Amino acid sequence: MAARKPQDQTGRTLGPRALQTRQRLLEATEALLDQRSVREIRVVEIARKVGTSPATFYQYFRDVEEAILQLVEQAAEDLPAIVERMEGPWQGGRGLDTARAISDAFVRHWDTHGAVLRVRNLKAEEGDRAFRRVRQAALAPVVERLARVVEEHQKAGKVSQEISAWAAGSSIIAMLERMSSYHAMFERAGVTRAQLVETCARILHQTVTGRQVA
Amino acid sequence: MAARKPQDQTGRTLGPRALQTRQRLLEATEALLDQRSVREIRVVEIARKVGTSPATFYQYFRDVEEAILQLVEQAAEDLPAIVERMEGPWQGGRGLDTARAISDAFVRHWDTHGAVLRVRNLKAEEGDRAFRRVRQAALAPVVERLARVVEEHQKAGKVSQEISAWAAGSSIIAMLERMSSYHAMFERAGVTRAQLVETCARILHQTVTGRQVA
DNA sequence: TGCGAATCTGATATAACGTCAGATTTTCCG
DNA sequence: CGGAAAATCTGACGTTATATCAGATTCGCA
Repeated sequence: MAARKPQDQTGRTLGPRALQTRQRLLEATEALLDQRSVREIRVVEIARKVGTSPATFYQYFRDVEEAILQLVEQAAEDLPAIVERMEGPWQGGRGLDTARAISDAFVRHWDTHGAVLRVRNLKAEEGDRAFRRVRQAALAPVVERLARVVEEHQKAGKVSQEISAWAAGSSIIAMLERMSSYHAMFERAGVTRAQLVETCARILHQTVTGRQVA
Repeated sequence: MAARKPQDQTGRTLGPRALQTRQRLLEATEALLDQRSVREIRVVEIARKVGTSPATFYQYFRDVEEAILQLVEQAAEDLPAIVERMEGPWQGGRGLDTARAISDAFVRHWDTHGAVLRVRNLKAEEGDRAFRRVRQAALAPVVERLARVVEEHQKAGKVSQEISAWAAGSSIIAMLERMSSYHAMFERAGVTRAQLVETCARILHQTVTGRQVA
């Protein structure tokens, strides 16, 4: 469980100078990802931005995807904070607050790491094993937590037995992720971020508890 | 509104031979997109697959994205069929059937055009104008139809006024799209396609009507 | 048949990839 | 402090892809 130490391509662990270079390369990659399509990311350009040569990049990463994979892992470090919010209560009006906290946390997570998460999901959908694994690792706790809430409400007869708790959890996460990545587009269409968070929170709440709040 | 006739890069409209070549290039692009990451699509390879030269490709498309954009437009031609299903009734048990039809239609649409739609959404999220436009054109009728159903149920007091009808429609579509693109992954985790469709249908139904069906 | 239009492609300049041998910088021991 | 060894970086290069254009090829039809 200890964070693996970064290595170079020949497997040697890195000293402080190397670590710094590597981190700079990662930051440059993320910055470029914010302004260019993932299809246009060039190793040369990443290197240029750091003031180093392409050969240096290849010392630390097999290719651009590997660098992005590292960024995805760094982004995943914020997630425990989101999972914590999910431990809130689900009864009555409090449940809606819990749902709002989750919805808001997702939007914020995507505001910070959107470009990187977008590539994570792309590669995962394209079937890339490594990206699937990190996506799975990041979201499974969230999905499972939601699924458990659904199951509890199913036992209490509040939610239909025809629903698969796990599929429901996944669906909600799917919705939150995509809406988070789209919310900038909505603002242009006159839907504020707050409305979006509120709407998603209510769908989430209603789905997992079966209850509607006026 | 008439389908614009395909042109080559100098604006000339195409004869039958050219049209066939162009279509072959598009098909090769789609086939390649099914097996390689979008980051790895190469014009040379598309050309090779058709048994022609890269120069021919550039006669018809500015670059790979333009070819994909054409594929996206072709894929969008199936959509009216989905929109039709949404005209079904929303009262009582019938509502759930309508929801199921929509959910199922989405999954089928993605089964057929997944690779292309994935790129459409990627480029749209990356901010590409053209891809945003076609995505918008394809999904707006669906979103608007759902939003109208939500509004009707809000007027009848069944759905909370705190929800933004348009955001709700978008959220549901977001969920359906992503779940459709993921369903293969779920099957590995023991959730069948049928369960997925049913679960999404119920979330959709409950969200737009405020009602739950046992 | 042969001409003009339509279509295709070889050749090429430009640019990125990815590797490796060797240069440069840092560390640290005597 | 001096200098060798370890760590880190990079110039140079063979390979592959992009994107363009002039000219070759193919087609329809008078």
